[in-house]
Amino acid sequence: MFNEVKTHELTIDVVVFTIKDNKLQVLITRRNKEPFKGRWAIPGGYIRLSETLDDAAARILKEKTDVDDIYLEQLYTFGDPLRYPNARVVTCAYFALVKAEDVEHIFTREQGEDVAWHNVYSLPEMAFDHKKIIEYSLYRTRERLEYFPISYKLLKDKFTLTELQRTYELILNKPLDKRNFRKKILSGTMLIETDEYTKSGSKRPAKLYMFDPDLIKSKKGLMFV
Amino acid sequence: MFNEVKTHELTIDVVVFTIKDNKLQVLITRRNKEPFKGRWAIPGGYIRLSETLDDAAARILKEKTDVDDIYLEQLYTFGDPLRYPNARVVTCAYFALVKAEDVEHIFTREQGEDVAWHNVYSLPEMAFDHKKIIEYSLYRTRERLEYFPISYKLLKDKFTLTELQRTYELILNKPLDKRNFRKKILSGTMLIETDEYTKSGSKRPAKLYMFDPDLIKSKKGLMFV
DNA sequence: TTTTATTATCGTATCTTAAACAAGATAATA
DNA sequence: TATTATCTTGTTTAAGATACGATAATAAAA
Repeated sequence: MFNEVKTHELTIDVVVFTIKDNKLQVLITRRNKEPFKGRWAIPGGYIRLSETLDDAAARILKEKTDVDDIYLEQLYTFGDPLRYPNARVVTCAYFALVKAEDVEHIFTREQGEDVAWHNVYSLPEMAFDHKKIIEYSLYRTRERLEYFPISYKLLKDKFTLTELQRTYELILNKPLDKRNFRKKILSGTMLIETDEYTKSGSKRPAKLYMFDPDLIKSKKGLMFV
Repeated sequence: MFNEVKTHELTIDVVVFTIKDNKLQVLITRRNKEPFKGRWAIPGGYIRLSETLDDAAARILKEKTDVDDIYLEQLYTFGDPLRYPNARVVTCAYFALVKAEDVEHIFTREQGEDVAWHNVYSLPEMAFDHKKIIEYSLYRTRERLEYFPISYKLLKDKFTLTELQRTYELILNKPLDKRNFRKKILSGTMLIETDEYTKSGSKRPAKLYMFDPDLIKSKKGLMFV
């Protein structure tokens, strides 16, 4: 079926992270054709001749999740001849961060859909080299987190410091000291304090913060690509 | 000539750095065909169906420089539809560090060859998006330098601390304090002190150091890919 | 109303790391 | 022997990271 392939194919695959049910989750889809039919995979697709790689990744993501305002970054290009059985498919992998509130329409695995969120720390068997791609995405996200406030892309526009800390803890997969976290975050200038509080539940209300949109724009200049 | 292209082509381009004549230099070749005939470009080529992307980059580099023991890392994949005139050519860019002593057979630009070393801080007009690729390679090299002793790949096996500091200064493009540099480098464990000295010139001899090969091996584990 | 439980908020002491900075030691040469 | 150029070394200060304990605000329970 895949014999006698004369040339490479180039695809895009996208690792999509969100925080849902207090877990860092990744979007996976069940393959409905060979190879690896029935196995879970990350969303992917082909590049149109008129679009950039970034545009292709954004389009593929929008087709699956219907979200626009996302953090999307090229990760790495995987081209091992053995990564795809009986064909030479090179894939340019991206990773993305999306807000949970924007993807509530994507159901959970239990409901038997072929699109699901899954805890990144207990992945099922994955097709191709997709487990490796997800692990590298996580690694890169951690790297980014040290220099760049990407975590706001996982949160609602207004959030408490505890919620922000929780995103850090889920990404880094380790607990952080509350006081030191606040000191560090507030010593920077990326947060603006609102005069609103969580009116929600029991217990003491927490102040809501926003990321400074101007600062986020200027920081983007720091990233080379 | 390039009309009616139906599919993408995928190429490899390699930015090769070395330190030569006390300058950080990059390997460029003069194009002998369209597009951009006569313009300088970085070495590149096609990927064979049986080889990994890393292997392809290493092969292309060896064809141009005839060196094997190099630092080679995938940089980024550039796929803007407009980057290549009248065709859709996506390129997976790599960058490499080679020792000057290994590439002495590659002549300098003055001799009219179509392969030349050129100071990375004063590049000529380049074909395609190659200037951008070189600049990003430099940026990435600086990033790597902070965490990982890649600079040894630019040096002879045994070197003085002053020589090592000079490679840092050329890559970072700024002077460093001698005492702080030594303190920082020696506080790590990557260097082993030999009992040899530069017997060379006038003035006080300097002790020769080597990178610890075991440590370099173990540090490699820190890099994800 | 008082008590209790829970979360939010604030501060200080300590250690580590980065930055700034000057003088003596060694070998060749004159 | 004096000169010269390079190699080598240590201290002080500031800033940032880490560890750790106490208080304030609120809602629910008593």
